Amino acid sequence: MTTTRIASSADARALFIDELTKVSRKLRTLFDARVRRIGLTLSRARCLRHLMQADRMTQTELADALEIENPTLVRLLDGLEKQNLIERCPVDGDRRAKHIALTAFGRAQAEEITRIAGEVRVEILRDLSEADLLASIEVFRHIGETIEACRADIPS
Amino acid sequence: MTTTRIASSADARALFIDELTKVSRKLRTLFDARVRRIGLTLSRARCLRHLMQADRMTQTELADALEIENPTLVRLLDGLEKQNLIERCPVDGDRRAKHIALTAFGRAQAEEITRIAGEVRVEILRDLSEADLLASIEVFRHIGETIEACRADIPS
DNA sequence: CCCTTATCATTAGGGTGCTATCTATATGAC
DNA sequence: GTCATATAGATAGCACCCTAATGATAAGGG
Repeated sequence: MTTTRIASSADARALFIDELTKVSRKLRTLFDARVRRIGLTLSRARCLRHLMQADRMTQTELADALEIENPTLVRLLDGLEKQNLIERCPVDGDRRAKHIALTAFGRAQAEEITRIAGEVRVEILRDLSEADLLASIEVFRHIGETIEACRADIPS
Repeated sequence: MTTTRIASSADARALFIDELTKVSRKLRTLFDARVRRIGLTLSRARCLRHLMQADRMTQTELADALEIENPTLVRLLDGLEKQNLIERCPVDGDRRAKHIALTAFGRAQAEEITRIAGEVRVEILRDLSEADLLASIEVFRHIGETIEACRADIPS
């Protein structure tokens, strides 16, 4: 009993990481399955949603918003372009950059994605209190900040 | 002010998903960077840790424990075998199956991984109370169960 | 003006995840 | 014993994410 209590703080930490990892993967898989029904993937859907909120971003800005690297975005956009969901447009005054614009079809799909996302959120979080959600959000943010601070330490 | 409060429940849900996704990715990236220092990746490290806890599992058992599909594990093991971290051993009485065993080097690396994982957990979760951790764990588990129930609904 | 440096996008290549499909072996019904 | 079915592992092909290096254009210092 005593040992259990003494060890429990370390256990709680390990368990927290485990359960966070698991629930995150499940969430990802669920969203992915839902958007697949309309011919998309999670990453592509995420990209379209960001574009709906702020159209005409450059690729660098979009990669930053999506928290992925630029080369990853390039191929994501290649796929979205093939599906006629987005267009790469030249930028006035900077021939290096390209603005990413939703096509009409892209905009329609983005609206559908928003609907699906809202639906899934309600299904998944239906019977959690707002207090629980807010408390967890605070925990997430705190950990996020701690990790950012950690990363700054890395010498190489 | 009023609108903010009225919308806050839906906002809290969206924010919860967003922050969960973000912190999960950051955690993944951090672990990955740390184990990379000893020539590993997060997935390989996870695999070695499971093998340390229960050596001599078959690939199917291991895939199940890691919550990945068998083909994914096959390639993971191919890589681990090339690094001389594991061995595929024949199983008495079933020529289809193979037991996965850690090499001496694999065991040493697994111990190092355990050390690193503990270190990272403490760094990241240092100033969160056990109550916060436990509350979040409960939230994660609840959502996990809800998602499992959802998946059962899917007709296709 | 010219040359160095910085920035935007791309390509190349490795690692991880999935589904669908294959081969080899084991098991059970007849 | 033989054939159908199930199971273990491997293979192929697609999607996504990363780092490193490249090419083109911009911007700034001499």
